[in-house]
Amino acid sequence: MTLADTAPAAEPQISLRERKKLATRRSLRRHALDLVAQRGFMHVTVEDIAEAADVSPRTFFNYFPSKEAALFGADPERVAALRERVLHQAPGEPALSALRQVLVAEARVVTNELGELGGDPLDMLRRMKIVRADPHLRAAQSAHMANIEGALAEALAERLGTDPARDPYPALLASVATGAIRATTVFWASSGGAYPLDQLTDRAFQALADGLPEHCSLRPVSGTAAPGKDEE
Amino acid sequence: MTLADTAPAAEPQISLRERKKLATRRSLRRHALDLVAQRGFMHVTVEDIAEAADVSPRTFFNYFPSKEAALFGADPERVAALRERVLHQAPGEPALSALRQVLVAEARVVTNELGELGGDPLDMLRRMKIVRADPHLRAAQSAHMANIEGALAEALAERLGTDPARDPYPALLASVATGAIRATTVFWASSGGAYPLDQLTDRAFQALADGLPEHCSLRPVSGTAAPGKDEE
DNA sequence: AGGAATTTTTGCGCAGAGTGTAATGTTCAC
DNA sequence: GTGAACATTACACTCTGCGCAAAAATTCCT
Repeated sequence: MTLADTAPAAEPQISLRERKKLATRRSLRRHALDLVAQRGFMHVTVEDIAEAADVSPRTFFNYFPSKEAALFGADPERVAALRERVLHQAPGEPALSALRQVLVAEARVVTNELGELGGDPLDMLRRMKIVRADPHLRAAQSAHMANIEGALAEALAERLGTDPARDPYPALLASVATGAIRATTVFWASSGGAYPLDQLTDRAFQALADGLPEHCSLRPVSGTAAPGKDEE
Repeated sequence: MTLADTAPAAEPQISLRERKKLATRRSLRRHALDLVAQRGFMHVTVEDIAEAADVSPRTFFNYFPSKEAALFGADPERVAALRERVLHQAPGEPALSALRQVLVAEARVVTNELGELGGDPLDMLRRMKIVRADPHLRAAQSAHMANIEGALAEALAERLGTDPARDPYPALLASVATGAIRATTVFWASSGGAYPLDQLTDRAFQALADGLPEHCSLRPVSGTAAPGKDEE
């Protein structure tokens, strides 16, 4: 029951074992998100999450290296994929432009995955909103993005053919880009998904390319774009 | 001995109690930095640091809320000061410009404080270099800067008179700025202080204002600027 | 289907981070 | 000097996170 409710239906090409693993992973994530949204990060123990997902506490750590990791994507192999894409996207164009394209695309993927995770996207966003408000978790998210930042910096240095020890530009670009992503994600979550994440990301990078002018339109067309939650 | 070697000499206006507190704080910091530079963050326990500084492990946590906090500035009241300065610096100018001025000034202060901390600035920078290389610590630094980022975002929103819930610009600016600071600091440390931190910061913000062009000169005059504190 | 091989889960123990509390020293103010 | 105020310490406790080996589940082979 605890597992079955998250397993979609049938994916015949994947073994039963794989399906179960995926199901427990999702179950853990979902219950973690749920409990933290209810009580706050500090008042939820790993034991609570494990109990809610109906597995042993030890199993939790077989899936996630830390309590925070269950809340964020914390994806291991995706970082490498990101690295590759940054290297090869739009070969002729400037690095900032390539970065923009890759990260906007990534924003779409993240949005979709969120939809897959839980039943109601609205509920999920509501939880995200609460989660992101916790200062401790904002710090944890920043820490999580430090990994991504490192990979981006590497990829950019390779793309630009410069030595990171001598040229701070790749690292600067990576840090600034992850900063933009962070701000965008937080805004997106705290707005309850009123604006599509990919468009917000695109606007942010537009602002970067324009030198962060004081009066720039960062929000996409204010239409009924998304869940219709927060109206404006 | 453990305390005496860090207490400068005489600051008569401060009570003995205050002097001792400051001395143990510095002692803890220094030994923490030292041990971590030697063995790596993971292989140093709080007990080790406390023992090296000749205090009880419990006392360590009276000074720092976490092991990481002993390595970074982790300053409590400075954030508030930063917030105020961002609010009132250069009233007429754009926010990015004010931010730049405040953070470049802050870079100078940080550089000076590092000099005050330990005996040999060269040794200190060597330690910083090692410390910053640890992935875990890079993550911790990012987490630490999340606090600053929040304060900056608040200050910027107030300065610009916009509602952070509706306008992502202040948060974006704050995230991007802290990103730039992070990249700059890391580069500065890993270069062993070859370039003055304040000038690196200034160049980074120049690049931001210029829209992060591909070929911008981020490094200051490549003279013999090296470790000799910061001459201009 | 039956049994072996593999993988996953789990229980147990352990080291380390971080906190509350109460007792013990140390400094300050009078 | 004496007591108040403050800092340090010991002790006990919870929680995170991991290594290890037994147990349970799943897959594969015949």
